[in-house]
Amino acid sequence: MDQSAICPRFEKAMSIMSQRWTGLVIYQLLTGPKRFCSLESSMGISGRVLSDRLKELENQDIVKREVYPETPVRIEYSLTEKGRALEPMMKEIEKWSQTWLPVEPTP
Amino acid sequence: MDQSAICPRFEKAMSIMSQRWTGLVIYQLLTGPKRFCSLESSMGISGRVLSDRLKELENQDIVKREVYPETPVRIEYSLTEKGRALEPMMKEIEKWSQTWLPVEPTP
DNA sequence: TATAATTACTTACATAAAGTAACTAACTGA
DNA sequence: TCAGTTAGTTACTTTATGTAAGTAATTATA
Repeated sequence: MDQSAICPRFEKAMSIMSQRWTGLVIYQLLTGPKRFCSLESSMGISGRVLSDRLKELENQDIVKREVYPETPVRIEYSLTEKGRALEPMMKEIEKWSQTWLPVEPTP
Repeated sequence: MDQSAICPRFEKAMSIMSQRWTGLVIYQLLTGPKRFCSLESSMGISGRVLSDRLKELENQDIVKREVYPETPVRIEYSLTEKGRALEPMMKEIEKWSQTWLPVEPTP
C-alpha cells in the first residue's frame, strides 16, 4: 500500500521541523545571536529541552555555539548558513498565520 | 527578560506545524484526497495518532472529512482552502531539504 | 571568610504524548 | 454463519517533555 513514497530528504527536514520548539528556536535566532537564558525566557521552553534542542541543532549544523570567556561566561547561539536558509520557510509560515489564523485565538 | 515577544498567530502556526506528523499529513494531502488506511501505510504513522491528528486538523479547518456510504464505507480526507494555503511553506521546506540535506542520511 | 549572585547547564522525578497490538462496528459476499 | 473490508477505538508500554532542584565556575558583597 506504500503508494506514494515520500522523499527521504523532505521527510528528514520535516522530522527536524516538527519537533516541539525547534522551529521557534530557529525563528528567534533569525533576529541575531541569542544567549541560553534569553531563549529560555522569551519562549517559555524548559532549560532541559532547550539544552537538548540546541545540541541537536548544533549537530545538524543549523546552529553554531560560541563561548566568550567573560565573567560570568557568555555563550551565544547563532544560525549557520544552513540555518539562515530556513528564513524563506519561516516567512511563509508567518504569512499563512497572518492570513488564516484569528487575532484572538482563546481569550 | 521577555524581550522579544513572539506574535501569537505565528506561535500558534508553529505549534500546529511542530506537532509530530502534522506536516507530513498535510503534505500527503497536497497531492489530493486520501483515505485513512492510505495515509496510515504511506507514512508509517500509527492509527491511534493519525486519528488524533485528523480530528485536530478538522477542528482547525485545515482538513475536510467526507463520508461515502459505499461498501465498505469510504472516507476521504482532503485539504480545505486554509490547508492548501500551506503549500508555499511546504515548497520552501522541500527546497531547503534538497539544498541542504545529504542524499544518504544514515545508510 | 562566608554568602550571595550570575550563567549555563544537568539530574531526578512526574506527567503527557506517541507507539503497539488487539478489538469493535457496520456492512457484504461466500 | 464465517471471513473480509474499512475506519476507527481501547488498554497498555515506551518515549518525550515539564518541573524543580542541584552543579561548576567565577566575582561581588557583608
